[in-house]
Amino acid sequence: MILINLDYQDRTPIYEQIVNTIEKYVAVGILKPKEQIPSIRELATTLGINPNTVKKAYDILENKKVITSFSTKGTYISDQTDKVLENRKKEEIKNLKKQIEVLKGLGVTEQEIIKVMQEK
Amino acid sequence: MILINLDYQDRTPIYEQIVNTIEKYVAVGILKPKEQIPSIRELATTLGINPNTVKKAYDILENKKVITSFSTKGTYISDQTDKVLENRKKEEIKNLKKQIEVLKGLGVTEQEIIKVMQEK
DNA sequence: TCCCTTGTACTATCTGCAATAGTACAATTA
DNA sequence: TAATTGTACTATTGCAGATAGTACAAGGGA
Repeated sequence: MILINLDYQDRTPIYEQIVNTIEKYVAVGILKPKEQIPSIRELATTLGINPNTVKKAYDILENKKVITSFSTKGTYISDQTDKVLENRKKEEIKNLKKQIEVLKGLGVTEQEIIKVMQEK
Repeated sequence: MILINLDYQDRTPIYEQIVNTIEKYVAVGILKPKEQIPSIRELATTLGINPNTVKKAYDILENKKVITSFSTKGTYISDQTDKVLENRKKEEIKNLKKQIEVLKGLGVTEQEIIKVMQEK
């Protein structure tokens, strides 16, 4: 059973939150290759949203090769998820670098940044 | 002359991009206390957008005590901007934390993150 | 005095995107 | 046979951002 937490305060659209969550779960290993995930209708019911919204999320995930859908069979995590993860990591690390540049631009030192990072 | 670069690909609304840019300029010192900034109509024309959008941005900035507006006189950077810088830093550090959470969610270790940070 | 610019304050409208609603079809499975 | 699956539409709703237009009061300069 997948646990997806929707944040309606977030500006990120629901379908994108679903994409992010599933990608994340694949990354951490909560969802494993070839594993079946809920049907569009089922997940929609669980989340209390419209099936079309889930469909949109699944379409994007399929496009990213994170999942594969089979008519009448259901939807499954891809058997090859390594490269997908690598790309995603690279993207996010790029974002991290951007954010660090912003902070340095504001005069925040590297030590401060590291400190922030470790205090969690 | 303020240089504000609008990114229409960004999901961030225009008025918010204006707020962020001016806050940043104040933080870095490009805009100094008591300095006059463009009138609503002027900035709107420069950016090729609607005056109401600029007004919205200015309202938010005034609310944050970054600027002060005087009827018939114009709009000026506040005389007290130290706190502005502090608030801005806090905001950006919050963003950093978010980004770090994203990376940890993808299974990137703390060491890796620190390494990325120092190699720049 | 007259004209221009300033901020302010409305209302109305447009636009694009997210999300919903509803229906339908073919194929598989229990 | 009945239920479930993904797929594929169209139509509609809802909302926030952005635009358009108008109006007013007040100050400054010529």
